Parts: sequence; C-alpha cells; structure tokens
Amino acid sequence: MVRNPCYDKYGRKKGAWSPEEDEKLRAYIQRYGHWNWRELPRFAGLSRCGKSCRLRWLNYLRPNVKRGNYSKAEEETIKKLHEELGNKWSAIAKKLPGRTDNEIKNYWHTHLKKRERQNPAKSQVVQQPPGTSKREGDDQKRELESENIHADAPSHYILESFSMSPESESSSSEISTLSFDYTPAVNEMNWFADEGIASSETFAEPNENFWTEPFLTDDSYAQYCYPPINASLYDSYCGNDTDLFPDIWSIS
DNA sequence: AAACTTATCAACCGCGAGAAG
DNA sequence: TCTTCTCGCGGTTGATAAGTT
Repeated sequence: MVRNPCYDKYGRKKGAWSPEEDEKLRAYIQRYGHWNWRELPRFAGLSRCGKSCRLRWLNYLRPNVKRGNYSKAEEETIKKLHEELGNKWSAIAKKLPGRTDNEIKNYWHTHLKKRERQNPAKSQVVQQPPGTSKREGDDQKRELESENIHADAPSHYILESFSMSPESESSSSEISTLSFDYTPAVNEMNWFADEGIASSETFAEPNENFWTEPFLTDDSYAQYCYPPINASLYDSYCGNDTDLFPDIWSIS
C-alpha cells in the first residue's frame, strides 16, 4: 500500500518511511519541535525533504492522530462540513480532533463521495445497495462496529469543543506547533524527555547558538547532519533548483 | 490456483498565501 | 514595491491488499 523506497535525483529518499526514520523524526520533533521544516531533516538525521517530513509528522506520527474506524458522528460531520465548505479539507479536519486533512480527503473520496453519488438526495448513511462489492460490505461492517464503539459519540459541534486533558495536550499536536519563536532552554527541553522518547538521546543538546544559527557553518554541528555535508551547499535542500545534491549525497 | 480488477491510503507534486528581507 | 523563502493546502499518483472471475 505504500510506495517503495527510492531516491530522487538529489539522493533524498522518497516513498515509504521505515520505522527507523519514523523514530528519528518523532524523537526529534518531540524534543525540539519543528522550527523549520526545510532544515529539520538535516538536523534530525534524515535524508528526506522537509515537505515529506512535515507530511509524515502531521498525518502519521503526530500524537493523538486517530486512524481508521470513523464513527457515524465523524462521518456526518465530514459530510455536513463538506456541504458547507467544499474541499476545504484542512478546515474540516480542524473540526475533527485527531483526524488529518489527508485522511479525511481519502475517506471522502473512497467512501462518502461514492455514497453521495449513489444517493445524492440523501446525506444520511445509506444501507449497502445490492451488488456492492464485498469489500464495501466489510467497510460498512467496520463502520457499524465503530458506530457501536462510538455509540455515544457527540455530534461535530461537540467534537469541535473537544479539549484535551492537560496531559494529552502537552504531548499532542500542540507540540507540532512549537516554533522557534519559543526558544526552549536546555532544561525546558527535558519536558519532552518526560514523554518517554526512547531515542531522545539520539540528539545531542545544542549549544546556545544552535537555535539562532540558520545554517551549518562549521563541523561542530556535524552531529546533527546526516549525511555530514557542508551546509552552504545544502541551501536549496528541498528546492528544485539545485544540481549539487547528487554529488553531495554520494559523498556519504 | 491464477489472473485480473477494484479499493484503499500513504506519499508525492505543484501552487498560492503570507512573512521576511 | 519587489523578490525570495517557507509553509500549508488540495489534487493526484501508485503500490499493494482484497475481492472477483
């Protein structure tokens, strides 16, 4: 279901994420936040483009991301908001805590859109029509199961007011919005360590210039850089405007 | 059992908005 | 203003699981 790993012309990995990459990214962001997506993979030791890291974090690694099993309430919310907002997936996702725009978009295209077409007059969840594939039937079964699980699930307005406990909040997407407007002191970073990040030791503590140095300019930062390269050559890391990378990456 | 078809969803791509210089 | 850069969004792709013939 995932794309095979491959490498772009700059040597950056594309396709499916390995558990090791996931762990590196998760540990890095939970420890330091995502201060700059473009630069992040370099510091996190990932040969990925920032965009890919961002997507992976938001859609998969971020705490409190719910997966699968949409409740009826969530489904109704999606349908209703889609009627109101159209394909504003990110806006819809904001109303569904734990769901990502990508996931909602996928869900819409694979489940709801089809049903809307089959029964445009009715925005209710409809019974499985005869002749529908077995797989669809399984989906409905899963949906019904999830419906039971979430029998008391609130409407989207209630979902909207969903608030996380202080504990979950501290380990949730709030972290994902941490920017370097907020410059944590080293002891404050232990806050992340409290999350029980197994590989938090992967990253050495930065020196005091770490957060204000936009680019690697000397070897003292090499520990954050994988593969170790001259940062000045890294400038267009995630852009489409450099031919330097084949050589750079081939060094490692 | 094999070949073919369909559904799913993670991930990629391109573009636009907004911020900063 | 204009340019550059980063981020986020929405559309699309493609590998693979699941179903059908």
